[in-house]
Amino acid sequence: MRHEKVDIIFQAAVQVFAERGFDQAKMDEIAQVAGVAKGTIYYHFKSKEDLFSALMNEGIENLIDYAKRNITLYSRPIEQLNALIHAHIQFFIENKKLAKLLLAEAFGTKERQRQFRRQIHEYILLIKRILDEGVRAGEFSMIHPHEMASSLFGAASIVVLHKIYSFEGRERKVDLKATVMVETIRELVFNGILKKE
Amino acid sequence: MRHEKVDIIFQAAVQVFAERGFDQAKMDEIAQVAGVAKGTIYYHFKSKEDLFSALMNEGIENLIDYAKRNITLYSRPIEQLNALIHAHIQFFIENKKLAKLLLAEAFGTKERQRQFRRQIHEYILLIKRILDEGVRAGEFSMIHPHEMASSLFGAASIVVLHKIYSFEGRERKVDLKATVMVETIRELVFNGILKKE
Amino acid sequence: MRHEKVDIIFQAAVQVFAERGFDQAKMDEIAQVAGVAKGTIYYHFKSKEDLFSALMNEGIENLIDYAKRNITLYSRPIEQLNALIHAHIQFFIENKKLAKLLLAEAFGTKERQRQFRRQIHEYILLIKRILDEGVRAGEFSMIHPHEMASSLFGAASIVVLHKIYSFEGRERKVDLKATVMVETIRELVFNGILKKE
Amino acid sequence: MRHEKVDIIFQAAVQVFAERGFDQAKMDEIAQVAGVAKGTIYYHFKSKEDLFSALMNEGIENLIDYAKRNITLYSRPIEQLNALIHAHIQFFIENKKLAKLLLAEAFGTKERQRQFRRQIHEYILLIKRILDEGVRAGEFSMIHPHEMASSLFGAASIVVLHKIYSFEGRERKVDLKATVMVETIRELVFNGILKKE
DNA sequence: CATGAATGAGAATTCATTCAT
DNA sequence: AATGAATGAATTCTCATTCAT
Repeated sequence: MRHEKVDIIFQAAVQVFAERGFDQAKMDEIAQVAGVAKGTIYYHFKSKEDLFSALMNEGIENLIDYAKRNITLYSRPIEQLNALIHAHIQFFIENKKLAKLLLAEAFGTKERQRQFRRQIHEYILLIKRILDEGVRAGEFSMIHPHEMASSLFGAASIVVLHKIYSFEGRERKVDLKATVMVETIRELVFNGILKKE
Repeated sequence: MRHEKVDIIFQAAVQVFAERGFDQAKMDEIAQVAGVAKGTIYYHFKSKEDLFSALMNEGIENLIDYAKRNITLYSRPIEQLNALIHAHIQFFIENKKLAKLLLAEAFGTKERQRQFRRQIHEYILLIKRILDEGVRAGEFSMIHPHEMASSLFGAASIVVLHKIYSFEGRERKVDLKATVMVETIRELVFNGILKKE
Repeated sequence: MRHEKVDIIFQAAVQVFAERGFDQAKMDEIAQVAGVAKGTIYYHFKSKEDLFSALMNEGIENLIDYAKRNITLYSRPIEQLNALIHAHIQFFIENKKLAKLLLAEAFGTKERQRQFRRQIHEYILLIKRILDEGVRAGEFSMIHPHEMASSLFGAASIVVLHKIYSFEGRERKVDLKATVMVETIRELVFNGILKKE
Repeated sequence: MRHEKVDIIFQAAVQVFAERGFDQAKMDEIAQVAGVAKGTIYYHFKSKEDLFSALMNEGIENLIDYAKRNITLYSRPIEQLNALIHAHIQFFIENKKLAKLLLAEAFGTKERQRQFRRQIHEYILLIKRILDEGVRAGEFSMIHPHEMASSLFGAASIVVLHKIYSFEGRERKVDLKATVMVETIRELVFNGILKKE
């Protein structure tokens, strides 16, 4: 069981980082939101970078775990990909703040950002493995599996992000539903958009 | 004709902002790269935000113009979408720095970021209009055109970004080719990945 | 008998203070080196200042005691001064860390530093008393005994310090020998440097 | 001609550093004493260390220059040493603050402190060269010229420092006279303290 | 006696912006 | 038009000290 204060700080940090981005997030605000003294954060985390990295690592790991857990329920690649699409979108909806951070902070040349990309790359490889397996099993067909994997990641991620932001600022907190987006990605992936007669 | 110095500053600013991101970019460095005094930047631009916004607006407008120019060469939606996919990927490859900024700075709650998203939204609507037209013309078929449009935007954007970063740090400057990525997105969009017997 | 923990803390404190100086020494490091919890130090010492003062007081007292012990073995002032020179240099060599602290922390306007200077002054008076006695006994001759005493203190202290630092950083721990330095100070004090024909 | 503000900052820095020592000196106070904004100091100096080093380098160089200027007025080693003793003491009296800093900050393992010691070492070599020359010319006689040189440096430095501090805190600003101290060091160096019949 | 998590008052440093020249 | 020295508000991080267990 992690120390109680660490959890409180984590919660506050996710919120503030997601609201402001890494650079605009102030340790003062995180401390205030967490209801602890600033020094307490530094007692548990070496630096702002350290806190942020811990946060993101845990977030991406959760995403990967969640995806894996859903994939392993099925054996056929087509079902696995189906499950992954749903898991991905569901996770982004349930972790809107992390989703924002993931895309907003994945670019740049800082070591921490390289580390995120390494983890995201790992996730994309997870997708690619399903695609490869599907090709081997004669279920899928594609010219460039690796590019296809990152395209899927992009499609499923941006469709949620775009929706999150288009609903932002609305008075009533809208309860984002996965259905429409899951349908769209599945249709795209399994069918394409060309009309079949 | 824009003032000569303004162009020099623009060039320097794109480079520095792309390398560092908005917050980590220093006006000092931009001035140094541009070879002008810091005061000169402030003579031409009200503030850092102002410079950055001018930059991004121009960038996104260029993207939209480029896409439109390519689309209007064709009349059938399927050809138009084909052209857009190529234009999008080609533009991102030729404007790597802008591409990074586009995704890295599109998220956040600052007014400037809202402005970017508005422009990106406009671009996505451009895609959606092609999709709608295709549906109307009986060429395309899809349940949620708007979500499909943002998915396409995401797929085509992230596949390039992911490739840019995976080649980063390599010894030899790799000359990114559009072909593989264009093929992938077209295959995804027009065919899906299911094997047809 | 002093409490065991107090001794452990003392040892650690000498080391850390000597390595870093008062301001740069961290209570955390002292605790770590001592292998006790930080709170334990505060259980035994009121404050960092308190710990440091206790340390230095004991150190200077040891120096004075050691000098006195050596002096009282002799009755003639010339022999006593001889003994003091050797004792001083020997003590500094054997207590390099204290020697550094003594000179580095003797200056400044803090109360603790005034206290050190008072003790050093006492030590210099010890020297002066030997000189006065020598003059009275017709063995020594000098115009300003007090200034001569502090000069001797300076000569004997700096010659050792300078040697300690010139050997610092060397690969092999050099075993500093007192002989050369004792010879030098005795020659200076009893003979001066002018060549006698 | 150095920039005016730099000089003002230098003056303020000497004062504050001498009063408080490196670690206790606050950039805030230096800025306030100098009557400039804190940022102005950082516009001219990279860091607190940088400012301090610039200060000390200049100080030690002044000492060395002053000594050299006085030495070169004479040709015989005995006269040169005579001149150096007077110059050293005179300089320390006229630059009390620098004198304090010199001894208080010469010890420690920081790079800056190593740099000071390197410069002080150079000064001691200046003394040694006079001693060597004197030996060669048949005027001086000593077993260990290098140790003798650092002993002289110590004697002449500490006698002044000790006097400075013994007068500190007095109501009336005492005007320290060099005579007594110069006499003492000369007597020590040229004669020793043994009574000649 | 001993502990170590928590604190919060500072301190160094940064950097967008201004403005006199 | 252009400059660059000067500014000071803002921010990260440090660390001696406290205190509940």
